[in-house]
Amino acid sequence: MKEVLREKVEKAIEELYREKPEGFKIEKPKEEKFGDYSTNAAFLLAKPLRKSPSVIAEELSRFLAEDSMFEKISPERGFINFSLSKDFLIKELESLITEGEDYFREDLGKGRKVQVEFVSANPTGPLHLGHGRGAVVGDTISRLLEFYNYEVVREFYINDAGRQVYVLGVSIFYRYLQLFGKEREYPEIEKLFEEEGYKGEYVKELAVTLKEVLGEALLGQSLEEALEKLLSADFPFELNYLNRLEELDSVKLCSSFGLDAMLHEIKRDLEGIGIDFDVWFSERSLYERGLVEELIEKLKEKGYIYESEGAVWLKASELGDDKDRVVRKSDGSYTYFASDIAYHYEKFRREFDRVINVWGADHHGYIPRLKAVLKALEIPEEWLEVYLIQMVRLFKGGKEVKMSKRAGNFVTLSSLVEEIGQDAVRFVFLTKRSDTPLDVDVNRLKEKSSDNPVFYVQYAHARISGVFREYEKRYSESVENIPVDFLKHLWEEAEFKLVKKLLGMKDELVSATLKREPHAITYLLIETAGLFHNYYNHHRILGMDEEVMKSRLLLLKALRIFIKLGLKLIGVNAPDRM
RNA sequence: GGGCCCGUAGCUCAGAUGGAUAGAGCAGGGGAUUUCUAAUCCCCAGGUCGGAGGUUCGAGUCCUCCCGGGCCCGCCA
Repeated sequence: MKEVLREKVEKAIEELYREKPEGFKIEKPKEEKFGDYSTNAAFLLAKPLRKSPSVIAEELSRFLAEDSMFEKISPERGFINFSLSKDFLIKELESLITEGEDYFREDLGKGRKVQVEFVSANPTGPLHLGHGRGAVVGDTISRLLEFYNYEVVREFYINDAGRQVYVLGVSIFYRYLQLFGKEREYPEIEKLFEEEGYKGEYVKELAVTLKEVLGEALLGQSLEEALEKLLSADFPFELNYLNRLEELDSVKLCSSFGLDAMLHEIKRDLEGIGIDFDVWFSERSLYERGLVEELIEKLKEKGYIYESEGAVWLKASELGDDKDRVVRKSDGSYTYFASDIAYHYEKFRREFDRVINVWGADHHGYIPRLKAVLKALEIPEEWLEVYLIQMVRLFKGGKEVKMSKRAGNFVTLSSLVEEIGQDAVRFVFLTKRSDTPLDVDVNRLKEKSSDNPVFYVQYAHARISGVFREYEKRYSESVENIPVDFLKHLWEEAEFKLVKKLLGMKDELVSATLKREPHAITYLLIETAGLFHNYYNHHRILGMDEEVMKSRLLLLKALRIFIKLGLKLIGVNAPDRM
């Protein structure tokens, strides 16, 4: 809508003044008396034309008034205010109803390839609420991009190479030893576990499983037998890591088994909120293919690598970061940053036009160093977008449910899904801008009332469907068969207010997509649902004169198209009855 | 000490590249149901946009400083 207006204004300016002003705005005035849209174009023309804004506004208004799109154009103190004509609005509404959700679609992406990397949680424990929020944000960004014709790849980066995976193995092995009362016989294992081990219940459960399948096999020297037993046992998941185990050692055996088990659990948790990744990218594979070394070599050739104190450093400070960063430690092992360099170069090689990372906010310090690498590799900075997700706190009846990582108990994503359901979880994670902390009140989300925004929106959809059902029952005719021609019988102010809001949603959706602000969708939905409930409470539909009834049914149909689309874009169901 | 984010109604939060009298939901007060779903709606009240300067026709929005809160600042991931 704004684009259409912009073109008209531009054209008028060109014909009247032969000027091409840039950066003028088309906006929705807050007050109705200023019309449906307005522009500040006259202000910007005042200087080059050496005329007062109000004179320019008047001249432009007179020129544009011919257009049948407008009911009225009024210049006011330099602003130009547009009111859309009913004919125009009805014609647009007609297209909305005939085209369905495609009405809102636009070819923003032109098929360009975008990768969205999100969650990427360490496979050393179950997903918690923060991961869940990142998952929903990443998935919703993906859905929005897909809707606008981008080719999206959803990717999960598996940190299966570093020390954390080893610590997972130690933790499982330690718990396993405990089951036999033998932990004292392995002092290094015990020490490492006490200091850094994963202490959650799930580790104990894995140990119990190992005991059930293997008996004492991991205690003695019968590791080959243990591996064989595990591989031939019946698990609900594949043993990809265990199958590729190179070095036979109890901790590594435990960590490989743990990886397989945790990844399976993570996938299941994500499925529980309707998220499916296209690519599960293994960090380890970067090392196996020699990419990490290759990239460090590449950076070295460009002169950005040096050695000091036995470690290998990137001259990040020359590239916009505040200090230099270690890529290879003095003990010869690589930092997480090193594989990240390789990973992002790998993304670049895969020819994505754009790469979007959704990270936990605690990673914000990594952005400058990653951008530094891009600069060194001569990859344009805009190629990589990073969005940060702030933490989620859980409240029950006004009291915070604390989570403590050290004690190993945290609120898992799956437990929240179990409690309030997939729809509520997805919705609530989008009720705030993602870079600010979010408080989730479980009790409120279980309520079935207008206090609960999920129900409020879904109910609007169900209510419209209910009206349609009743119409079909009473008149033995489907709403689908009502000709759009009946729209011309809409006449009430309230109805046109709704229509304008609805048509404006096209701009709003585009803006939410370009700004990568998935939370905006929930606000748009709540607003639309509110307008509908309001309208519904003041206007009868069934039983009115045929013309009025059918025009209103069509209006409801248009509303339902948008609500359904909005819900689809955030991955929430649109029920026909509740 | 340095960096990032934040500070808007009692509470939770919206406010696109600066635009006209700053919005919504909850909580509080008052009302609406012979109905197509009251799982809903309407009205009222509530504000020095943390503070002070600056930029300009115009600042919640941009700049500087200060106050307050969160997160980060490792040869951890």
